[in-house]
Amino acid sequence: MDGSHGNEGKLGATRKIRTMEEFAEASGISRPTVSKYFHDPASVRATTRSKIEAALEKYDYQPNIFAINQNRKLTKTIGILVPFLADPFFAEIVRNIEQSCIKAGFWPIVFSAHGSQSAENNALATLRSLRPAGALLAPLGRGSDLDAVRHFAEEVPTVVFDSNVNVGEAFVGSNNFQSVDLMVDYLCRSGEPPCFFEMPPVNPNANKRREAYIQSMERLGHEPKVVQVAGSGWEFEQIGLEGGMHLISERALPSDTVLCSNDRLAVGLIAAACQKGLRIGHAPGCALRIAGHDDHPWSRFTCPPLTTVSQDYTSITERSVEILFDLIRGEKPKGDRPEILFDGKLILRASA
Amino acid sequence: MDGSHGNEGKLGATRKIRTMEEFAEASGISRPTVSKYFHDPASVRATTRSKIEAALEKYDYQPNIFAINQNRKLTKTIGILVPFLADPFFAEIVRNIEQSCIKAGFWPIVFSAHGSQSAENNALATLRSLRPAGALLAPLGRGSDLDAVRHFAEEVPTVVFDSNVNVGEAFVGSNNFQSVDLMVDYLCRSGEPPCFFEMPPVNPNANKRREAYIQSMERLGHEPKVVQVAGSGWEFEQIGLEGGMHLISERALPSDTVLCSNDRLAVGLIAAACQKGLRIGHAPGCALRIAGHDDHPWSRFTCPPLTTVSQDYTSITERSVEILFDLIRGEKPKGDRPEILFDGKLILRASA
DNA sequence: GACAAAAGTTTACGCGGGTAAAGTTTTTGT
DNA sequence: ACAAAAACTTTACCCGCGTAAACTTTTGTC
Repeated sequence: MDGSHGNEGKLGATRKIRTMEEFAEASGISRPTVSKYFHDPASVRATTRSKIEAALEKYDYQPNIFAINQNRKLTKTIGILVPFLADPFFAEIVRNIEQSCIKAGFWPIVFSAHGSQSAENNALATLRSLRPAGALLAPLGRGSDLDAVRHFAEEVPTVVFDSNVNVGEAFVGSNNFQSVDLMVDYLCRSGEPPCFFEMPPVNPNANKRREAYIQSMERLGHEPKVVQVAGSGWEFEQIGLEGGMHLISERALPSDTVLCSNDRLAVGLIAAACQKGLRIGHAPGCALRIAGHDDHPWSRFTCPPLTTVSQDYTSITERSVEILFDLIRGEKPKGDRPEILFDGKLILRASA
Repeated sequence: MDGSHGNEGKLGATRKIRTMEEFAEASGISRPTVSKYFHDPASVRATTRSKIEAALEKYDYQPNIFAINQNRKLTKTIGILVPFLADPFFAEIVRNIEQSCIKAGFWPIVFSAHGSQSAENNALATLRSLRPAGALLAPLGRGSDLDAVRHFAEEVPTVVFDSNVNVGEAFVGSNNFQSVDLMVDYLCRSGEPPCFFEMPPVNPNANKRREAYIQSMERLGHEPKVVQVAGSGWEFEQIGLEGGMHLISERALPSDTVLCSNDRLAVGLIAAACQKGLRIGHAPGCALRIAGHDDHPWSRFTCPPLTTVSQDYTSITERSVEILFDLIRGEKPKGDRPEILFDGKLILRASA
C-alpha cells in the first residue's frame, strides 16, 4: 500500500530526472550521499534523509538497476527455480518465498523448468548471469543435469528444497518416512492394507515414498504391494487416469485400498474410478479407498474429497529462506550439509 | 540439447575468464569484435566466429548482463505478468510465452500478482527498472491500479492479454460472446436451459460472460437466470464449493442445468454437488448438469469430466507475442488499439 | 595480381553509479 | 563553548561493456 499512489504531482512542470547526478542536484545533496541513501536510508542523517525523500516525492526517480549491479559485488536478486510451475504446489511455495524475499528487501525472480532439462539449464544460465545474492532451487530431480546444477551452486549460495539432489549448502524438505508411515498406519488400522500406486519416479521423493511404504508395511506385518504404471513427464493426473483405467479394467489392483505416490496421481486415479462407475470412500458400499500425499491445493475438491498427508509448506519455505539469508550474510552452516525435514500431518477426508 | 553438456574441460588448468577483455585476449580476437559477436554471431566472419566459439568451449565465459544493458538502449528482456500463477491456466500460457520468447532470442522474466494489487504494482515497478524491450500483461482487472498499469505501458511497449483493461498497444483474448453463446445454445438444445453461476466479477471477462449469457438466452427465448454467490479473491474452487453447498441446501438453484462463469468455479460446484449426494451429468438419473468455461487443465479430471468451452491458448499466446515483437521492431499497429479475439470450441464431456 | 569491399584492430570515450580519499561542515558530549 | 566524532562535499577513479573513428588486414572479383 505504501507507494501505490499514481504519480500525480511528479510529472509537473519540473524536468525529468534521469540520473543520480541530476537527482542529487535537484535534492540539494551530493551524489555520494544520495548513493549511500539508496543503499541504506538509515545511514544518512535524518535531515538529509528528509530532503532526499522530499525530492523523491517530487521527481519519481529510481536508480538504474544495471548500473547499480555492475558495481556491487552482490546484487539484491534472489533466484527461485522450480521444476513445474503449473503445479499449484510449487506455485504456492513460490508465492510464499517471494513474499519472504520482498519483506527482507530482496528481489525474487522466478523460473520454471517446465519439466524439461534443457529449460532447467537455460534457467540456471539466465539466473547465473544475473549474479543473484542467492538461489532457492527445487531441481527436477532425476531429469536434472546434475553437473550443471552443481556448477551453478558453486558460484551462487544455494539452498535446495523439495527434491534432495546432493547439491548446494543445505536441503529443506519433507520427512517422507514419517508422513508415509502415518498414512500406512492409518489405512491399515481402518481397513484393508493399501497397495502403493506410483509412476516411474521423477525425483528422490518418489523413491523415498515407495521405500517408506514398503518399510511401514513390513513393520506392520503386511506384504507390500507396489503397482507402477507407465508414463513420463509432469502430467501426473493424465498418467494416473490412464494407468487407473487400465488397472481397473484388468482388475489388476492388488488391494481395494490404494495409497498414491502423490495427490496429482490420486486425482487421476479418482477420475478413472469415477468413469468406471466405482464408488470411492470409506463409507459402506464403496468399492475403493484412495489416499494421496501432499495435501495439494486441489485435493479438497475431488469427489469425494481426498484423504492425504500434508506437507508443511510454510515451514519448508520459511526455513529455506532463513537458511539462505544466513548464507548470504556469510554464516555458513557448520559441519556437514544440513538436511532439514519437516513432518507431515494426516488429513482425513472422505476418500479413504 | 545444444549447450547442455557439463563443462568438463572448462575448469582445467586455464585461468578463470571474468571480463570480455580477458576473453578477447584468450580467443585471439579484439574486444570490439567479440562484442559484435555476442550481439549477433552472424555479424562476424566465419573464421572469426569459430575462433570465438572454440574459446567459448574452453572457458565458459558469458558477458556481464548488467554492463551490457547499461549501454544498450533496449534490453533483450521481456516481462510477463499474470494475475495468479497458481492458476494452471496462466501457468500454461506463461510456459508458451516463455518458449516463444526464448526462440526469438529474448529473455522472458515472469511475475505474478498473486491476486493482489500491491503485488501487481511491485511487479510492475521491478519490471520497469529492468528496462525490458517489451511486456505481456494480463492485469488483475478490477483489482488493478489502472494508473500504475497505464504509467507502465507508457514507458514499455505493452501487449495486454486475457483481461481487457484499456491499456497498452493491443489486446489479445477470447471472444466470450461467441464461446458463451456456443455453450448456451448447446445446453438449451440438449436439456433444460441453464442458469448462470458466478461470483463477484474479478475482471472484464467475467462481466462479458454474464452479458453474453443473458443475450444468448434472450435470443433463444428463455428467461436468463443469474446466480451470484459471495466471495472474493482467487480461490475460485472454494467459492464455488461454499456457494454451491448453500444453494443446494436451500434448493435455490433456478435450473437443473448450471453454466459456470469459469471451470474453477465449476470444480467447486461439482465438489459441492458430490458432497450433497447429487449425481451430475446428462445421463438418465442425474440431478444436475454442470458446464464450465475455459477448458482448464483440471477439467478433464473432475467427476464426471467437465463439459466446457475451450479458450484458444495457443492462438492467444502466439498472437500476443507476435504483436509484441512487431512493436519492439518499431512497427506500431496503425489505427486504433487493436483488440483481437479468438473463438472458443465446445468441449463435450459427461457433466452436461 | 591489382583493387575495392568487407571485416578486424586500436584507441578512446561514455553509460550510471559504487566507493575511496581528503577536506569541510554539522552534530555530539561534557 | 570547545573538541571530538559524525556526516557531508568534492574530486577522482573504477566497473564491464557498447560503440564510434581512424587505420590495417583479409576477402572476393575481374
